[in-house]
This record gives sequence, C-alpha cells and structure tokens, in this order.
Amino acid sequence: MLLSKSCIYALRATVLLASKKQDEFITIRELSDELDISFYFLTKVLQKLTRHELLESYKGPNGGVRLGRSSGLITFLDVVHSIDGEKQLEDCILGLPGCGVMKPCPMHDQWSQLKVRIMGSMKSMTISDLVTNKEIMNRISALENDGNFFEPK
Amino acid sequence: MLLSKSCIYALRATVLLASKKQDEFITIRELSDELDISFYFLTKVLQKLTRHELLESYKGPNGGVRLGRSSGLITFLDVVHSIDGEKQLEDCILGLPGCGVMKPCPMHDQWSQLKVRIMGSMKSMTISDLVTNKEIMNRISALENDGNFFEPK
DNA sequence: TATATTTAAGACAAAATACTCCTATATATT
DNA sequence: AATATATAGGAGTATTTTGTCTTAAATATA
Repeated sequence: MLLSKSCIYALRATVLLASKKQDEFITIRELSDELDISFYFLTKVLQKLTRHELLESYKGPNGGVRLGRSSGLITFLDVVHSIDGEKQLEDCILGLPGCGVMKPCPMHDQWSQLKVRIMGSMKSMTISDLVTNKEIMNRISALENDGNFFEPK
Repeated sequence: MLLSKSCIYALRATVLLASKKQDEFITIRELSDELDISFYFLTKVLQKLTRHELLESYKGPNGGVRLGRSSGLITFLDVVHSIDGEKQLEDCILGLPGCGVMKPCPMHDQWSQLKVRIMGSMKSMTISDLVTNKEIMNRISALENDGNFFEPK
C-alpha cells in the first residue's frame, strides 16, 4: 500500500541514476545489479519513465539510460505519476464515480485535505533532495559501518 | 494505490455504521446493500475489523455488527492498520530490510518525514469526524439534489 | 427441539500486479 | 557488412489481491 513496488523501484533507480555522472548513459543491468532488482522487471519500469521523459534512453553499445532533466526538476510525484498514472491519487477515496466538490461523498472533504498534504509533500520532494540526503547519510554512516545503502542488508 | 480496496470498503462501512443508531446490530447485508459492495467480500473485510475489536459482531436473528467503541475513538489509521497491517506504513520505502535510524537508506529521512505527516493526518481523523462531515455535506447538498452519498452515482 | 437468521471460516475463481523471457530494433565497433 | 551490445515491446508465468460460494457455528423464536 501507499506505493506500489514498481514505484519504489522507479524511485530507487532514479535516485541512483542521479547520484552518478550526468550526461553518461548507465546500463539498466548496472542499475539492477546495484539495486538488487530483477533486470527484466526494472527494464519495464524504466521504460515507463522514459516514455514520460523523466529518463532518456540510448540503444546499443555505450547505451543505457540517464535523467531526462536535472534531478532538481524531477519530483517524487513525477515518478509516482509516471508509474501509477495521474488519476490514482486524484480519485475519490470511496471510489464513487460522481464524487466531487458539487456532490461530495462522506469523506470527500477530509480525504481531500489529507491528499493535498500528501501530494504537496511528494511534489516538494525532488530526486536531488533524496540524493543529497543519501550522500550525507552515507558519509555519516561510513564512519560506523561500511554498507552501501543502495544494497539491501 | 495509497489505500487498498479493502481499506476503502472498511472505511465506508465504518462511517456508515457510525451514522446509524448505536448499540443496535446492523446486518452486513444491509451495509453491503447501502454501500453497493459485494456482501461476501464486505463480510471478509468486516471480520478483520471485528478481530481487531473495532467492531463487535453478533450471530443469529437480530444479529449483525456495530462499533466496538465510540466513533470518536476510532481513527482513520485504526481502520487502515486493521486491514492492511501495522507494518505496511512503517516499513522502509525502499523495502530494504536493514533500513532504520542507524542505517538509513537513501530516502529514509525524507520518506520518514512524509510518512509522519501522512500517519499524523490519519491518526487525527476519527470516524466521528467523517460522519459529521458527511451529515453537513448531505444537508448542504440536499438543497440542490437529493442523492444519498453512500450510494455511487 | 426444529427452524430461520446471521456471522465465521475455509476453499475456490477472477483480476490485478509482479516478474520472466524471447524477439525486434538501434547503434557502435571491427 | 558482420558482430556485439543495449533498450523496446510483446507474450507469457507467478503471486497477490479481490471477489464468490459453501458449510459450520451461534442464537432467537416458534
């Protein structure tokens, strides 16, 4: 709940990409290895990001994917929208077809407020913010243990 | 995404229950009819709420379900937790097993903040709040059209 | 006690999501 | 031109979630 696995993979991959050299294409194989996600599945997920122009791809030798624009211009919400579609977050919580401002369902008002907060948070959080955070955390934590935070366990 | 269908059904049913006479058992059939949700599926969903003591149930004639405690003491989050489990919202967004304060993943910090906000909103919103809202909305809207907001379309 | 009513629980079917693999397409290099 | 490398897209399989149905258990009433 909250985020689908595809969303999570997309976010992780995008943050990882943003932490690497810009302008260079990185192979999906490299990303899937570092993230410990199935290459095949990650490929499908990243294809969606490419179609939505969050990423650029290049076929053939030295090909791969790279960010479609600066990491500061890609929001958490951009990624979620690209993967799960725009309507997911905008639909009435009760799934009532006619629900809206004119004919609200019982929870419309309260849920709208909650949604606005969630979406606001997702919109204000960019991939760049997440990378920055990651680097700080890696640096701090390198003092204690030597894990790579892109890798599980 | 965000909320599973089971969660949504549980919320709708609980709000509807709270809007009815307390202390009386309401049959799941009546709820499923009013909410236009499959009786069988709603039964499964409400059984979870009963197990978590958000509802009480009674078998046999004049039986049914009713709130396990005052609607003001049942939060949005209580319902979500009963249906989808407590861990769903508490897990690391990246699904990394070791992620935590001591060994945060790249998004741990940012995501924690977002989660805290979402959970805070869900915790501060009670079923009673949602019923109140519903009644206000029904009253306002009755002036314009005569829909019942528990029923789709 | 017999019958009707109602939730509980388990087994199953359908749909959605997650995941795999194969072939096509693009392109760099020899 | 031939070959190797890489993403794109389609066609599957597996798993999870959603939805259905049947039988069991509890209880009120006649």
